[in-house]
Amino acid sequence: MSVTIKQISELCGVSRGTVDRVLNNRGKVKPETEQKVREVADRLGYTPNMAGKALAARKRDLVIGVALVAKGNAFFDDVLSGIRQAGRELADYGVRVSVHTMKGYDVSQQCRMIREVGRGVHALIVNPINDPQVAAEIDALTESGVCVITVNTDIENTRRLCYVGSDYIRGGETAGGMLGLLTGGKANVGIVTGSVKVLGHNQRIAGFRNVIRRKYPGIRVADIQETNDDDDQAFEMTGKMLRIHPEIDTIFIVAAGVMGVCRAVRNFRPQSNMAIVCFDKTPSSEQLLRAGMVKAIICQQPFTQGNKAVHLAYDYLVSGKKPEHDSFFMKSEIKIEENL
Amino acid sequence: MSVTIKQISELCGVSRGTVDRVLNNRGKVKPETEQKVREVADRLGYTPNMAGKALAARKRDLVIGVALVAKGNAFFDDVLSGIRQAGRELADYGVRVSVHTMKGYDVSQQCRMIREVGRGVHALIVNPINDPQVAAEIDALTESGVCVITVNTDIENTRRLCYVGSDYIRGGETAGGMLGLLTGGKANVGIVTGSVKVLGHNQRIAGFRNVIRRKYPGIRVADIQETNDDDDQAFEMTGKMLRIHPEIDTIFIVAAGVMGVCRAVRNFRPQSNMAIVCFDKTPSSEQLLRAGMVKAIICQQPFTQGNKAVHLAYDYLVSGKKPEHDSFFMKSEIKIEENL
DNA sequence: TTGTATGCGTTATCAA
DNA sequence: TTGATAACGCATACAA
Repeated sequence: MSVTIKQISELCGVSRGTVDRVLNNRGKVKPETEQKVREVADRLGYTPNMAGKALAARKRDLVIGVALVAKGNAFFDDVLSGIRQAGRELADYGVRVSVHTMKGYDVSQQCRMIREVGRGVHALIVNPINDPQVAAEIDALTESGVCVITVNTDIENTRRLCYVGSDYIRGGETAGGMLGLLTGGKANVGIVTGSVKVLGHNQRIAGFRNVIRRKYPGIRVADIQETNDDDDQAFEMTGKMLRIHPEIDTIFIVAAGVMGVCRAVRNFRPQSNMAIVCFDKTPSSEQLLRAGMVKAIICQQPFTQGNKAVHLAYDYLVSGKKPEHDSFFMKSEIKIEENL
Repeated sequence: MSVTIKQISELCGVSRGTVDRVLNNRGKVKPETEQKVREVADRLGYTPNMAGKALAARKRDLVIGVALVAKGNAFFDDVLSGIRQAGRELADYGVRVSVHTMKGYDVSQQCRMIREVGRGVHALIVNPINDPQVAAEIDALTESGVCVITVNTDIENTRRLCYVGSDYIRGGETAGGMLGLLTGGKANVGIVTGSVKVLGHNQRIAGFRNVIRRKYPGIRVADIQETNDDDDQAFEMTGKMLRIHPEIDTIFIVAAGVMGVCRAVRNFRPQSNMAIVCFDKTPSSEQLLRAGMVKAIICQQPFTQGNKAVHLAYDYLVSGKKPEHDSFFMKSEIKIEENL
């Protein structure tokens, strides 16, 4: 059986209250008493019991807030499922999870949301726009004692507790490796990205280039186009690309707009059997995979992202445990029709 | 805030003890009292608090036993990691996990192990040989109040609580889909299986055949050989197969013996770039993937298998919660060098 | 600076 | 058949 505060208090000849004050650094303990308590606790290898902590935490009414840019983006449905499930898992352990979502990547709107959700919450989970204003908002929250965890996308130069989400470079490498296998190492690739201003998209392209440079010298990148994650733009830009580059026989879709790209391919290369690889399972990408248009989807464990972020927040709030890593990277999962 | 036994007892004008007796079917309650308590509990939507249960469970010293045929089989290293991690996760919640392993698929030896580990344990996790004697042993244990969960491989016609493990048909389909993509749908496949007597191996082959019949008519199965999961036999049988069937350009490895197969390929087809797909990440399969010999490994979440089995046992012991499903199937994960 | 008492929700024991 | 009480481990308000 493991060691309890009560045992320590008895061995030291002090009360449980005193042991608690020492082990939780609440002060107001005579140095020599503290010394003694610490020594005994270390010697017995004391670790606090989570069930006891959880039960006691109920009286504090802890709240974990979630503020996600997620509306109108099917990818986040699974992230939210993971968050909600974690809320259910932890409901009995002294915390409540309060979920808020918004639409569109607008800096001042996100700042407002962080401020509003952050008030009256002990931890905040957010997918931040990588912007100094947002960073300032996060630091202000941290300053006021609210712990902040970033999910899906990270932000630089802040005091957020940790990041939980995709390893974008790894994802790009996986896409590159998969396209290498699909094409036998000979291909002319058209890359369709979301925006050259989004770090994650660029990292995916960098990872992709790494792999084809090292392993598949027979693969050439013929062109890169931007879609701004919009299906109509994706249709237009892909069409243009295919007209200009008749040699393109392979498409690497870095971000959203998958349906638009595939419509363009169907229009301008009706008989071809192009190798197309994209990211993230959504109803539309799934349908295109089943139709044989898309050959593989690279996924990033959206459910796990959400679930893990909440659990890390919980551990920090209830046990004071800092996460073991600064960043928790999800696996790059390869989905084909058979293992969808 | 959620409903507690105390609240129910106050509303009913009885003691908490009585409410506990009703809700946990301990008997010794007057029918009309029981009636009333149940009615109130239902109306308020009572759900027991897990943290409270966990704390109280400490006094019972619950033990979850694990009896795995795992020695000398690298695949089970990750399963055991998942089990041990679950043990650590649950250590604070009133259960202990006791792990035992053995080597070799011998029925009477496994029966003995189940009997021995089963004594003095409240739940047992086991990867059973699909044999009537083992089934009898499992049912005897169930009869004596020990709940049994099968992991990795299931057994028919028993009263085990549930199964956690691979969906072998799905795994075979994934391998088929992957080989279809790798070969462009034209290939002569040599299948190297473990044993035609092992259900899981046959199911993988069935899944594989399903997919190539439906989606890849250009893929032919040239031959099937057995290795008994032994590298030396794998080397020998693969060599024989390659000599007899010079048209083979693709190999589907169903079970262990991956290293033996690849040695044979290197020997008898030194210059070829065969498409080889196998199952389960082990140090040797991983090395062969990195060397470019193996093109893809199909995995079955070994860590999650072990972890989940323990958690299901815990939920059953502490909360009396029967699992939601009869079988929990793992995902078929496709691993290539880039997302290993 | 330290100790005591109480509560978190559930369960086991003992007395009535 | 029922109720009262203590215990599980931790946290905290309050008393000393």
